[in-house]
Amino acid sequence: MANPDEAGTNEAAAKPTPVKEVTMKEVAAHAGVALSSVSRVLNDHSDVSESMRKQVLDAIEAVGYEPNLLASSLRRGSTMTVGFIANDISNPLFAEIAMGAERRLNEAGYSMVLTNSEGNPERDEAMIRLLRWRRIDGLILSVADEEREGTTAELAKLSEPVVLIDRQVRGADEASAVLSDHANGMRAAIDHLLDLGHRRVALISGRPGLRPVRERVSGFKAAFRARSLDLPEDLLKFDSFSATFGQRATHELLAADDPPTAIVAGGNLLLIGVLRALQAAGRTVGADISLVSCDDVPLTELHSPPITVIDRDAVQMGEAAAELLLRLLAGGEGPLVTEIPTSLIRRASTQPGPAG
Amino acid sequence: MANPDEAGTNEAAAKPTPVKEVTMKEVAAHAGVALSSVSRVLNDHSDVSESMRKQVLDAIEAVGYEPNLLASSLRRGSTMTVGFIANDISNPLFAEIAMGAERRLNEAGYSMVLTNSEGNPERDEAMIRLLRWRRIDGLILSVADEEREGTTAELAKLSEPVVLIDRQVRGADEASAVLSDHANGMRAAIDHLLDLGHRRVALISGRPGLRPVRERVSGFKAAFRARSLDLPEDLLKFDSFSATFGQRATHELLAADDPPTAIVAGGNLLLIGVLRALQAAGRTVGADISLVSCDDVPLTELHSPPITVIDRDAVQMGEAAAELLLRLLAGGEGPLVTEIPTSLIRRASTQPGPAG
DNA sequence: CAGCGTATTGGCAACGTTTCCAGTAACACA
DNA sequence: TGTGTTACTGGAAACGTTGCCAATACGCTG
Repeated sequence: MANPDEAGTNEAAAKPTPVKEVTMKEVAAHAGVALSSVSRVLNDHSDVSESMRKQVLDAIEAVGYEPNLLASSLRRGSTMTVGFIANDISNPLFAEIAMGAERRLNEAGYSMVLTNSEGNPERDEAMIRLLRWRRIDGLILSVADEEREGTTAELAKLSEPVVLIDRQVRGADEASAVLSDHANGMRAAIDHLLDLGHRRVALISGRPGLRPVRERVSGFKAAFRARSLDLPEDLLKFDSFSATFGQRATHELLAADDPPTAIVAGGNLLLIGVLRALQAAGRTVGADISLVSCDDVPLTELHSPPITVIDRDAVQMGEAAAELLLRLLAGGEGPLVTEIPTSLIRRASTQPGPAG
Repeated sequence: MANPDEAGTNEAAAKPTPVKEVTMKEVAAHAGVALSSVSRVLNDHSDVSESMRKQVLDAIEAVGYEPNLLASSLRRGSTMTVGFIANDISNPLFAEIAMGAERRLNEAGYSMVLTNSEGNPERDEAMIRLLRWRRIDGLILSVADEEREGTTAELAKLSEPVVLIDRQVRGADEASAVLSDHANGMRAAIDHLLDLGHRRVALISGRPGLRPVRERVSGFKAAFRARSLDLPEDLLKFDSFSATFGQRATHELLAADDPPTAIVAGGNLLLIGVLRALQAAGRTVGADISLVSCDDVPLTELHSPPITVIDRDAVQMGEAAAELLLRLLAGGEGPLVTEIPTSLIRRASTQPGPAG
């Protein structure tokens, strides 16, 4: 089985593509010069005579030579490739981050290998290992679980620079990262709701194992504490960032004895679930219950009524991550950290509450 | 120089990372066996004695060896890497396609290099060339311009298998592809609108240079022709797939002498623009004007009223593309084509029209 | 005891680059 | 004429694998 070639054994044996690659050797032969001279021309090396340059370039044209970046990487020890591990590429937020990162990396001549951990820490580990074996020059990632031993172990084995996106890995304070300022964003959102007279404010979010959640909770608490109000502990729901959890949590909250008058959804997928549940329960956003979400997506702007959000620039986050990585790749000393601001966009989904 | 270990000798000389990689050679030395034996163990080759296997495995553990996939690729002639060129990763639709493809490829042991042409044909070309130089084993792409000479030329130089996503490249009927059945989807949508009594139906879309547009237009025309109705030529607007064009086109349509009673938006970004324009003009979707969009995104489901869409499974498209590519990589004979069905999801945005 | 298959192992030449080092020619200068 | 310098060029050894081929040892048969 080690030889899948056997398949085609029968006489026909139309070898698929026995075309020998055109290498620098052929170029050298055609130009009548040494291999090393071809290499020098290709790499714009120090001293190459004009005649030599022309000779070689003509030969390259003539034989149709194309560089083999694989061989080049092996020899040079640099692949000009960066890994990107996302939790969920299909989430438009991550897609924007990936886009920003790819754009910047590409400008600098790097390619990006994209993998999706699908929120599975084991896949995180496997992907880090694979990328290391592939000899990537650097890594951008948003680990699925910050506490996971295995992940940090795999990362530790990586001698290339790493930039985390919205994550802080335990014990690795020295890690470079792009962090968004969720705490202040949430603080502003809760202040806004409290100003409107809401007291029973619910928060639906993923688990506090991830930095964004911890930060948001801290902003949430800070807002209540600042006004000496009791935290509505019973209204804090943590599980996954999925639409199904958003729906379930909302359903439960609405059915409770003392339901919330405002809900904060901690992500665009959660929001979908929240809206479904509210719709199913016949509640009107804004009038019956106030709503805030995190991250501005088309839905929040175009919903009726438009939904108040804590916004941040995802593309910029990706660009910033690439930028930091490039600096590290250029020999910069880490750790480098970029903080991305958040801002509250007030819309009609937040209306005066009972005490307002 | 043959012994870079010497390097550290002189006092200062703080070489950044003079850590010599652990190679199979070290493993072999530590285990007291030949290099080739280590290779055989690692590749589960034919005959390797139990004792040898254990010896080598122990040595690998002991010296902390990690394979160098770069060297392996060079030698084997296969990188286990597939390229993916998207027009716009930040578009949730492409993001889902990319996710589907990545998942399937990963299962099969392949990694995916993602690049974004941003709708620029020149970048398409440059990316194809770069990926070719990187010796990818296969390519999945959705070219920005099907007619572009340069792109087809670059593709022709690629001897590895290619799978197109929703594209047909001129003169390359032999190309493998995943195609969605836009024509029938649009046909069903227009039939639906005509059934409701609409006659002035507008279509806002990108340029007919791309297959999805051509297919949709053909479905659109077919529906009118089937009822011997005249095509509302003045209501067909083609430009880009952007939100700004959606907004502009809608604005113009509404301001015309004989405005449409129904609008079909040819994509999720266009829809955003359409909704903005309708909102700005104070028109209520459903009551004042019927609306159909392409591709089911959270916005269409949760809008008030929910928006009728021509749906297709984007993740499935990505998976199908990967599947075809894997078949080709396994030596399958092309061209392979998978058609992805579309279906009309009727929602409250389509209401009886003037003649209904 | 010679001969021979079987099972396993070692040696070595690739894969396509880059880069160090040494060599050459031309030229100026003494 | 000899010497040194400059400006290039060629040769060959890496980079870390894989896979072919030959070599070895062993156990058995004739």
